[in-house]
Amino acid sequence: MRETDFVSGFARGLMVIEAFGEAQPRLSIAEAAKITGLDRATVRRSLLTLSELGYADYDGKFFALTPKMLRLGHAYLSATPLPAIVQPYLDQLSEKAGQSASVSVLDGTEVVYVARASQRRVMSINLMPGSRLPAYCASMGRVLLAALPEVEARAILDRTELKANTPRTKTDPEELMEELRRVRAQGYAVIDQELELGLCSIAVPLMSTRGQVVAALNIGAPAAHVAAAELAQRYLPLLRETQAALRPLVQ
Amino acid sequence: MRETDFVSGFARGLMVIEAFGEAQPRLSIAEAAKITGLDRATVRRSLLTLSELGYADYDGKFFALTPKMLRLGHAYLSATPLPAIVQPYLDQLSEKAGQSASVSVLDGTEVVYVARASQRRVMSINLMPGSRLPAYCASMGRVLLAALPEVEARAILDRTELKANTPRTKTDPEELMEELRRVRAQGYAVIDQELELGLCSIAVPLMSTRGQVVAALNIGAPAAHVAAAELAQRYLPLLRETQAALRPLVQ
DNA sequence: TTGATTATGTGCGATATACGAACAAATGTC
DNA sequence: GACATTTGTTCGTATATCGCACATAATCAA
Repeated sequence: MRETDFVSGFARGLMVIEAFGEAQPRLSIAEAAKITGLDRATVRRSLLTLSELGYADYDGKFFALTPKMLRLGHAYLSATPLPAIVQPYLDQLSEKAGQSASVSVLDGTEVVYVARASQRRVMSINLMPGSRLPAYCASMGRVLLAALPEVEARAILDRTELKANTPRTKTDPEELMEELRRVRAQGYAVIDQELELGLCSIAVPLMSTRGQVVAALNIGAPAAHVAAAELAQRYLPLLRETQAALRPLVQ
Repeated sequence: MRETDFVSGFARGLMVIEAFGEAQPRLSIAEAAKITGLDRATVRRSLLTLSELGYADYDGKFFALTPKMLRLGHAYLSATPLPAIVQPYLDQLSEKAGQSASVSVLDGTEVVYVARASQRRVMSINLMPGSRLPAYCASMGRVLLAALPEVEARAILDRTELKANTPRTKTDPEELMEELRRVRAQGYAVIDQELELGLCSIAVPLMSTRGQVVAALNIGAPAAHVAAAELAQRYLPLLRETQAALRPLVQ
């Protein structure tokens, strides 16, 4: 790609959108400039553009994103066949298991939920399509990392902030790489309260007809309800069944 | 706002993103140019920019959005306190009612789901945060339109394509305005299979402490399970309860 | 109030981008 | 295979945008 095939004004605008988030629901021009590292004048133009187009509200001081912003993510969700294909299977799986079931894909160091069928909420965090979790400590993340060539998985771990969310969280890169090998060999990953105390989950990869891993499928359960050691025995047959049913439908 | 405070390259890029959708999951440069009405050279630069930034994949012929695109919608969802606040109440409501419950806001002529607790799927369409339905034939849409000044509600109806999704869909603007008055007076809206045959729903407004309507809350049920006429009797108390509980928490 | 500090708005020269057209490549048609 | 059509790419130039420097406005502490 040539230098001139890149619209930097567009790229800068996208950076400005991503500056908003949980900690920054409302941003002034100067704050957004600080977060993005862009010039204030540039950020101001981007924010005014967003406001003019209805993607943001402006009260003269602060900017806040509007629901119109969801059109952009929705453009992906509705354009991608995967969520629609897996949803009915997810609903069925969730009902049979009596637990929440989800499908996610990898984006950088994080897993992104693209579909979910939830039972009673067990986590403090509310997961929905678009939600993100660090890959290294999530069952679907382990499965997706295990599907990559080792060097790539290692590269992702190296640029992840490996923090211990709970006393059980594995944070040593070597130990994690070893775990990925185990996951690759056995074809599934089990997480025992590494993300949040009281929460276990088990995940398997979803493969395309050509055998490529395109996503991960999991079941999450409260640790009080199901011991991590029992997860495989209890849910692996259901997961395998769903995995097999989806295989010819993906890609 | 001055002319020069608008970054047209950014605005054009956003148009290109929105060109993707259910019917257009993969776009060539020429297709995207046709949909957006922009010059092919311009669209090409935007798409290559998206691809360079990892928001799109490019196989040399077609572009497709990547999961990274969900970061943009997620910037809104995580930046807005509403979804997180309402979710636990929604879960509770959904469980008590044994039906799906949702919260949405208005964006132009459509309602946008910002939170949802789903039970067994009853609709052909899969709703999730970010999903959109035409306001005129959805229960939450009726409630949100009823909360607007009549001229504004009328203006929205006038620029909506009022199509009959089912034989029961109300499509006459006058009749709809009359219905909005009824909704405003009674404080809730009931939809009887106007969006999809076999599906009924009932919605109430969610008000801020200052009495402003900021969102709508609904319960959807299969018509076979609950007759539309029974909806209010059966679910209105639960909805009112949730509405009251949320009122001090919103805004 | 004052003055210090921080945030926002604006004019301008340098640079980047859009447009239309021309060209090249691919695709479809007869 | 030749022709017509569509699509992708490149180029020159008019126009738009960037980032800087400065001007103005808001905020706050003493």
